[in-house]
Amino acid sequence: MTRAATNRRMGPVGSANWQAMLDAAEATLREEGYGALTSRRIAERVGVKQRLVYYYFQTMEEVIVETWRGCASRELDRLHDMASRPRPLRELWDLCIATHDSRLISEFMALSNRSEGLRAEVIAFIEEARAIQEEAIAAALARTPGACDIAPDGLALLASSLALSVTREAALGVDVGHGAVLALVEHFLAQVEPEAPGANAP
Amino acid sequence: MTRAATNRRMGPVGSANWQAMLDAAEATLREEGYGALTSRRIAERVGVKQRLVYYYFQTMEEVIVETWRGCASRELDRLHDMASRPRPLRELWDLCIATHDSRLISEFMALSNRSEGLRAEVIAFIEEARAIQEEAIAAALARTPGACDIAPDGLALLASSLALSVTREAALGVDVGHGAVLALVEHFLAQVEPEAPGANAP
DNA sequence: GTCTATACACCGATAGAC
DNA sequence: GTCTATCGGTGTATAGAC
Repeated sequence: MTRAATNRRMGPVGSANWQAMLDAAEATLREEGYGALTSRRIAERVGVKQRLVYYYFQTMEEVIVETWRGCASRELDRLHDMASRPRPLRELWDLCIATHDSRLISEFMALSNRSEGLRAEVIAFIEEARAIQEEAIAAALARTPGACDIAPDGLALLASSLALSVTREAALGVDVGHGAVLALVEHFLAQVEPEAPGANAP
Repeated sequence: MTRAATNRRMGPVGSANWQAMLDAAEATLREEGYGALTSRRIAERVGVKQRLVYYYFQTMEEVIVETWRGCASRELDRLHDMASRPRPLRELWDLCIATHDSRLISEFMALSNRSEGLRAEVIAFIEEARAIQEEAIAAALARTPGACDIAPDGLALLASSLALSVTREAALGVDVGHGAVLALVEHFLAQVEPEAPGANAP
């Protein structure tokens, strides 16, 4: 977490260049894959020389972890925001199905196989995200008793898993079973979050 | 599909060395990630010189696609095998939950973002695998009417999605919701494939 | 803060000998 | 079939000047 390993002189965390480099890293990851995520590429995108990347970051590993942190905290903010709206489950589902950049996610997944630091951050994110969803689901189910007999944590996993697979496959161009699954989710949402918020029997 | 692009002299497809190189590629991918999947690494594992890799394969892309093909056809064989057993749904589920090497899969997923050739093969595999599962599910549901009102293709997607997420998260060390979801699957399987095969009301 | 310059390793792919 | 040798390029990371 803290920074100390090299004797090298280091630039300030959070500065404009620091952030620009993380943005460049994210774009590279999204557009070119993790094989192309190099200090030279980042410098090129930002418009500076390669050396500067190592002024702001100790290693490429640090770049990767910080890039993930940026994406993850952005996503957690969105999740919190959606969870506080009138029909949180629908909002959360729409968020997951719409915002999931499945390419980017799969790059991070592969990276996390090899980076201990990233793996720890990914685990923390999953648990935090899942907790937000679980809480929203539990509240919604309490409002409509008997709607579903699956435990909220299972339902959260189910939804996350489906959203990930559906977006991933859609990006590939596969859609076997998507209609049926989306209809199923729609059916559940209609039951547990009917049109007029609060009115469970319209 | 056919081979022609370089003037270089090429070795026979399917020979012992050819296969050994694909095995080495798979092992590298699994153990070190796609960043380490290089011709030199493969040669080292097989115990030959780097040049020989380019005698058997035109490009690294070809190595990647062939490696995938090997894994995919192995998996399809297993799926076919399971689908022909007494309780196919349980066998298929157990296969997916046990055999899924989530690390390897995530490497291939990331690779497929950048390789057109691999992407096409991945799509073909998903569709073929899903068809096997769908057929088995449809047959099982026909045997136990009223057990489930989700369409077989949706159920196949649901199961694939869950198996992937559960194995992936388990590999990371996360298990939120896994108990609930596994219980749900177990409940469904008990209903649709009771202990004594063929006896639907024990 | 940003640069030039540089060490050193590894990459894909090829030519051509044996 | 398998090898030595090699090209041109890219990678991480550092030293030290301005």
